[in-house]
Amino acid sequence: MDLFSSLKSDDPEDLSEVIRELTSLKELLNQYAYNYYVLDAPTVPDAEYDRLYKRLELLEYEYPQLLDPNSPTQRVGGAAVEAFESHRHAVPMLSLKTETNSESSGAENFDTRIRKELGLGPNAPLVEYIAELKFDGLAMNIRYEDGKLVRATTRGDGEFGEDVTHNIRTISQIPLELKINDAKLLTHPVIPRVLEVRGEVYMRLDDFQKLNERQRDKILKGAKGERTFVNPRNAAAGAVRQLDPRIAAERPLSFFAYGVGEVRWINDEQTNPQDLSSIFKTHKNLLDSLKALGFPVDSHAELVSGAQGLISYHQRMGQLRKNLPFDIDGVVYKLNDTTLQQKLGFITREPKWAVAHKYPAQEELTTVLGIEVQVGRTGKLTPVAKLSPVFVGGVTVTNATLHNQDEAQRKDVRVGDTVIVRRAGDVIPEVVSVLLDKRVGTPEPFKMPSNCPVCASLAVREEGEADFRCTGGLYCAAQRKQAFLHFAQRKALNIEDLGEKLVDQLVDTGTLKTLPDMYRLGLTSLITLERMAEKSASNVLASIERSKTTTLARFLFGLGIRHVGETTAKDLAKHYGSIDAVMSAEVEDLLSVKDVGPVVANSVRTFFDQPHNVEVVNQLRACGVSWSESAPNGSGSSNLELPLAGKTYVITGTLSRYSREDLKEQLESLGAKVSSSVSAKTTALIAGEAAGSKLTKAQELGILILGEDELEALLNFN
DNA sequence: CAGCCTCGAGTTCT
DNA sequence: CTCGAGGCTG
Repeated sequence: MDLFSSLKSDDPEDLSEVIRELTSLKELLNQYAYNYYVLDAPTVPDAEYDRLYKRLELLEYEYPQLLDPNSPTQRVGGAAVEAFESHRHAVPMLSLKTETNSESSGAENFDTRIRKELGLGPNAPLVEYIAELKFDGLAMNIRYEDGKLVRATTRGDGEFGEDVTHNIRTISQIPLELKINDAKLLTHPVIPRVLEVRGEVYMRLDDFQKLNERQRDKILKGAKGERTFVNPRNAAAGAVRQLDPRIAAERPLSFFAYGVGEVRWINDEQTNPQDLSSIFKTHKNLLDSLKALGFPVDSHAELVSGAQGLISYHQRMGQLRKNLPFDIDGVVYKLNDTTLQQKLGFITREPKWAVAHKYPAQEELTTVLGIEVQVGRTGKLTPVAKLSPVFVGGVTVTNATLHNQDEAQRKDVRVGDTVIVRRAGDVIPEVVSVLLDKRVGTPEPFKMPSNCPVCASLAVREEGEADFRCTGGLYCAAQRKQAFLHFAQRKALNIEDLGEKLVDQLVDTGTLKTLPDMYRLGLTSLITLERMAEKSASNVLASIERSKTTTLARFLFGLGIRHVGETTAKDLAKHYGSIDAVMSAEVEDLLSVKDVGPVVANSVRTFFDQPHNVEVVNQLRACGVSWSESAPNGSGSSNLELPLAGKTYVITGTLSRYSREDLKEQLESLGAKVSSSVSAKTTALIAGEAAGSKLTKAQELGILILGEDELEALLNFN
């Protein structure tokens, strides 16, 4: 069985299943270890022991609430860590059924089930729910008797938990004594005889970061037994399970209350502990009461109606997720009316009136199958970790860049390692860290090869540079391929239909050697290739033909001169007006171009000092590549009278009514500058759907943010 | 010379 | 989108 893929995806909250597996793993491992260490008579191969051990570690990582201090993984030098006192919950701490179905169906399933259970027909009114965030921390039961905190217990297996009162007392957000802050919010405006508050202990992201910085400092200073934490949840779990409350106190934890266990508001009441309807009419009442008694209640909890309300909440919080100061792994839907809750009751250990609707995990464990080295257009060698496929952040990830040798060595990723993978920012997978204690044996540390893996030319690292580069230049097939793809890309000559697969074949067969070869391609040479019949071949030729009419800026960019990107190419084109002027410009002259310094100037001059590059330009022109050349515009600025002159815009997110390129052109034609990063100089940020870090930054800097409607007004007005 | 503002380059998956 | 580094500005 595959050790790493089966988790989570199936039924993440079916804890009983997990507990069964944990128990049997622990029993087996203890038995094997006894045979091995005590009897000196191993009964299974080491590999089998390792396999079971890894599986146990993985489960414990995924379900830290089930971590048993007596687990074989917790032994330090053979002795088990001292246990916490176990306590039976007065009212079992239930788990929630989990919907992982994306988008709307999870919410719809739940609403449909509820309506059916309640016997509501299609014409009955919408059902009222409370939707809350599902915090990624540890569930806790905190018991108050006559208003005083007497015990705090972890969820454990739902029936028995561990007494961690000494640590919970150090969390300042949790009152040691109940106080009535706002009697109006209370259904019973007195201090209850018994109240068990349930909620989540978690660590805020900023606190988590600070903690890890402190831990790193300690380790650097040589402190023994200190470690950094892989994520806030594990850090919180570690803090809660500290034996020494002084250490727990240094680990800043936070708390949100969202439910109750045993409640006896008045001394003599012996109400059914699982029927709260006599005390709280609705779940909203319950939350308000907790707030009134001094507990932090998350402000994102909302009263919503029907499936649509749930769906909208799920979507809105999904957007908000990355900007929250803490981790969530989903949202929770609860039937608001407690009488109806009571009517629905429970199925085994799950309430039928509530469900968790998860988002795809942002972090997962997987193993490194290998480390490959890729060669980029400029010859840069990039190590890439090949991963055992893992579903994270909504997609299946198989590759993650390690950027360069230093980065790969700093993270110390090695073949066979178990690593944590995250989809950082919005898209790009990243190896967060290696779980060192899961490393098997001693695999070789990663080292950059001394020769290019594609063309075997020497790979060198320039003084003071982070990157190794293949010295093969265009002799190197990898660089040649990238050069063609760069030339053909949309922002350059825009040759549609000329993709990676095609270029691969054309370069490998030797059909494409230099850029002008593209304009000498014939139908016959194309049809011989794989997956290329007459129809597609003529499409390709038509695209190539179309690309011949272009602009100087696109052409310059397409040549792929180092340090000359889209913007610099535009600047050069504008300044010189013709390709001949650019080609013959001396370094001192190039320096007078806006935003061109010594590095860029030298790069341009050196490029055109190579006779073969001049030859390429001439041949391309001879092949019919053309653009309208304009008079040089040495000084640059001239459009001061344009309406948006001097303004700088940044575009982010997905726009529904414009393509980004079109919008950029429109704005530029009005005299504005469109930049890629937000700074104090930015006039306004144009934000579409799902805007990410740029929106956050603009908000921090207090920069004007325009939606699509406001943008429209701006464009029409001018 | 430091610090800010940009640009260039590389990267992943559907 | 992010990182690193080139170029400009105070």
